[in-house]
Formats: sequence, C-alpha cells, structure tokens
Amino acid sequence: MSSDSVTTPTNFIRNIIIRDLETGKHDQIVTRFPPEPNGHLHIGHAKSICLNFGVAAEFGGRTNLRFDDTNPLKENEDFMLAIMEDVRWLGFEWDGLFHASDYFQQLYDYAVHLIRTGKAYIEELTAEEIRAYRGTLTEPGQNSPFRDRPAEESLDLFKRMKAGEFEDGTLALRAKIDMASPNINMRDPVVYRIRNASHHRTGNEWHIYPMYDWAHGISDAIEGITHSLCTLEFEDHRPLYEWFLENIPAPSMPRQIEFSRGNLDYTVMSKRRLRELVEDGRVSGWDDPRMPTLAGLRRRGFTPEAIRAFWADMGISKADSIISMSVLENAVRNDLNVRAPRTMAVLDPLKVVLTNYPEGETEWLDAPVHPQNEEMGTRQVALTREIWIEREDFMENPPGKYFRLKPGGEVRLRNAFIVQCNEVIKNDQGEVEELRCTFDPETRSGMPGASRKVKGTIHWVSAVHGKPVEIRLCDRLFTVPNPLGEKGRDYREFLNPHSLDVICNAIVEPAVAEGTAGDFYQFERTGYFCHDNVDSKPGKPVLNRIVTLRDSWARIEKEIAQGKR
RNA sequence: UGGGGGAUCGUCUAGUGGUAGGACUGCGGACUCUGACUCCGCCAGCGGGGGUUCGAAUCCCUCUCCCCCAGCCA
Repeated sequence: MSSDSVTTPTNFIRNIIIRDLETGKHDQIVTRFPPEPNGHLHIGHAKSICLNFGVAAEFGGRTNLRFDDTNPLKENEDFMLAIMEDVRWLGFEWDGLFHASDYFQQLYDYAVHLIRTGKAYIEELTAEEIRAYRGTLTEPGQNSPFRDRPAEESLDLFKRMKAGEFEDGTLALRAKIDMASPNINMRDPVVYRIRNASHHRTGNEWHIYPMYDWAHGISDAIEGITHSLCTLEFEDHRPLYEWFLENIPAPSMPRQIEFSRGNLDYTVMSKRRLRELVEDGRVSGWDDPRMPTLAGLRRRGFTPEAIRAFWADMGISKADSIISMSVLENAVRNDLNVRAPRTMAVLDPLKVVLTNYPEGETEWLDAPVHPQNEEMGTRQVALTREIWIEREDFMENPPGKYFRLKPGGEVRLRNAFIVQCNEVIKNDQGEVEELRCTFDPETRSGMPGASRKVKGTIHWVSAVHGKPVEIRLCDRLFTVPNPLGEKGRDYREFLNPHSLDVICNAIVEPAVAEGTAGDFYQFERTGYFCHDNVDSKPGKPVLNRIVTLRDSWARIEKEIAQGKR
C-alpha cells in the first residue's frame, strides 16, 4: 500500500519475534548462524546470515556464530576460517563465536542424565540392523533387543565408549522415544556414535561424537538462543528438538522456526554439488567467479551491499522457490550503478585512424567519472590520431535501427567529438581491418558545437595510451534454469561451455590497468568489471565481468536475426 | 493407503473477512554524449470444485499438484 515510504519488509518470522517481544516472552532476542565447517558458504547461506543477523540487529538483540562441528571426518579449520571471512565480508560481526565442540563435555553430561532417567540406551545392533528395525515410511519399527537394558549397564558402556574402548560403529547411544512413531526421527534416534577420529579443535580427547539433533538444540539452549532459525528440511526434527530439551535440565527453551531455502536458477546450490564441481575440476575452485559461493561472488565482483539488498528484497517464506537470476543481477546493477567509476574499455578492438588529426599528438580530455554524480570528479582521457573502437560498433551494411558507425555515417566518440567514417580497409580475407574517419573539431565535448545531435555514441580508447588486459566474461554456469530438475540426466551435462570466455587483448584506459584486486568499474556501454582478486597482478591485469549492462539493442538484434523486424 | 510442510502475475513476495499491492522480467513511450541510468505507461496472479457471508486470497469441506523424511550426515 505505502509506495512512497521505505519500510522494513515484514515476514512471518519477524512477526513472531515482534509478538514475543510485545508479550514479554523475551526481553532480548538472540539468534545464531550455525554453519558446519565442511565447505564454503554460498549465496543461499547469505539468506540465513542476513535473516539471523538482520532480525537480531533490528530489535537490539545478539547473534552468535556457531560452528556445528560434530563430525570430525568432514570438518576442518580451513573451512572454518573461510566461513568467518565470508560472514565478515558480507558485513556482519558476531557477538559470540562458539563451536558445538565447546559443549562436548556438557553434551556428554546431559547424555548421562538421559541414560540415568531411563530415556536412552546403548545399542549393540549394527547400522544395518538398526535400519531394518526402524521400519519404513508406512510400517512402524520394532524395539531393539537392547532397548530395555538396565541404565547402569548403558552408563557403563557409554563411559567405556568415551574412553575409546570400542571400534567405530560397534555401539551407539540411542534415545528411547517411540519406535512406532509416524515421524521417523522419533524412532529412537542415535544420539552418540563412536568415531575414533581426531577433531580439528578437540584433538584426540573424544572417541564419541554427538549427532546433530542432540548437539544443535542443546547448544542453542546453552547460548540462550531465543529463535533458532533453520531451513524447511528440519521441520520434521522439531519434535525431536523439543523432546531432547524437555528431557534434560535445559538452561533455556529456544524455539525452532523453519523457512525455505533460497535457490537461484541457472546454478546449483548445495555444498555437495559445489564440492563435486570443484573436485572434478569443472571450475577452478570454490572461489571460481562463476560459483554461487560467497568467495566466488566476491571474486567475481559482487558487492556485499548488493547481496544484502537482494535478500532483503526477496523476503522470507515457507514456499519452495527458485529465484530468477535477473533479480540478483538487478540488485548488483542497482548498487554498482551508483558507485562504480565510469571508464571506457574496448573488448574486441577495431582500429580507427582519424585522418584529419595531427600525427604524434596527444590531447587530454576531461571526462566525468560518473555522469550523475559530479562529486566523483573527472578523469583525463588521452586522444590520439589512432584509436580503438568496439568491432561491433561498426557495420558495413547495418539494419535500419543501427545507431552506430557505418560507411559514410556519423557517430559521437564518447567524451570527444563527432566522427564520420570515410573509408573501410579490409584484409585479404575481406575482413574489416581498419576504418578511416574524419573528426569535426566544432563538436568537441564542452564546446558550443557539441550540441549537434547524432544518433549514436560509442566508446573508444587511444591506441597509443590504452593498455591491454585480460578479461573474463562470466556468464551463467548452466544452460538450463534447473540443472537438477532434468529427469534422468546428470546436472553436469548442462554446464555452460561459455560460462567463462576469456579475452586476452582488451584495451582499457591506463588507470584501469593500474587497478588492484577488488577495484570495480563500469565499462561504459558494456558492463561492470572487477579486478580478479587472485590472478590480477601488477603488470598483468585480469578483470572479471560482474554483469552486463541491460542491453535493449541486443533484443532488437535478436529479433532482426529471427526475422521479426 | 505413514508423517511433516507448501501452493497469490513468467519469478520472488505482501495481504489474516471489506477495491489483490510491490520488486524483477516482458512490452510501449519520454529523456539521453552510455541503446545504460532515470521517468511515465501497459501486460500479467489468488491450484480446482463446493459451502458460510451483504462481502472470501483470507473461514469451512473436498480434490489436485509440489517439496521433505527410512545416515552411526548436517
């Protein structure tokens, strides 16, 4: 309704929190972001980060970063460090930094409590047997023969498990709940398993490690988390989350609330698939600029501001969704349009000689850094007799709507003057090799004659001052919107062969070649580009295309090609 | 033929009994020394069927479709 007022978009979780504050259920809200350090964060995680940190900040609460490091086989320090870097880069700072492994002793003590109260037992069935006893989706499970063993016996076994007396997989601690429950999670879930493995934080201290369901809820309770926000697949686990906390002397009672993941089209968004792409060498790493990982997006040149704005726009709900990539692209264009310095760069150079311009002369022209923001100042652009223009800005036999250079035609050189094409020089293969043009000195930018109108304006770079750079044209990783949704086909079949096209000899204004990692620009009429934070080196600049500019000519051109115009 | 969730323009999302709104996309136009930006306009939706009501996206019944769960993963 309110179109002219900027309000924080609401969602069902925010509404719950507002109510909890109003009713006095909580004085302060506490959330947490709980990644498992077994891979890199992706833009879907950013949704959760923005939600958890955002909603706590809005209501003066706190947010912890807690690593869910209960599986030493898959987790490590490197992932942990990378995750912290990603969260900070996104623009958030945690109040407390914790690890589930910080609570291993308490988790153990609570398990002892559960055994003592007759609500857990040591299982001797093998994993396969447990599966067989569990029943199916439509048939109830059967009680384990070890289910009713004396608590003392279980306690003794549990202590010996902890002491490292048993091999992996031989015993397990199970909660005694209900083998006939229609919710399979309640059919005596495993609470602890034996893993004689070294943990990246606790070393060889433990031989048993808690399962997610046990560790997560209790960790939340220990930290006084008020709202434990997670994704939809944990909805079935909520009864278990609550059962555990109700059956131990829990220090607090957090509430788990589920929301839907945020998927994007033309990519994949699970750590498992992303890991496969990395390990199969389909991409150069977790930070490949085509990856939807935060490391990849950062390297590509996406800004944290754009990603935050994107998720703020998207909102939170419980409906499964695959968001159109165009929405993300819009968010980054909106952000970069305001902030990116403008510059001219020629991606596919075609030489132009200005025949009436003196040889050997260089003239420095003033050009605005940003046409809508004078405060960003001006830059000097070198003009010489020989310049490069974009090959696609010249056509020998153009269609009617073509506003760029053509034989005998006129066009404005951005920030300079109007030129006319007099001669087209071709090589033996008949390819256009060079254009001979004359310029009209009266039409120089800033002079009275500059008001003369021509249809088109094109960008250019001095052939003597321009610097060569490598440019990586990043595009969508897959050729279909939902690579995982193509029945009977492997998603890798749909990898886009042109997701990363490399241009070795693009020409840029000298200042761009001097840029350093992370510097971004708008190449006028082309798109937004950013110095690659890994491969761009002094003397050997490499820039990634973050996103193209919107291009209405491309649509017209396509329609012409299809004979619609 | 178990349990848990979800269906609102092409996409995402508001709306919780009183004219279905926004963003993105698309289309048309204005402006333009970026075919960008900006501005204006347009197209487009309550999964189906019943019921309650003066009035239903919203309440009730029913049907359909989609997602998740049978790890000693998270």
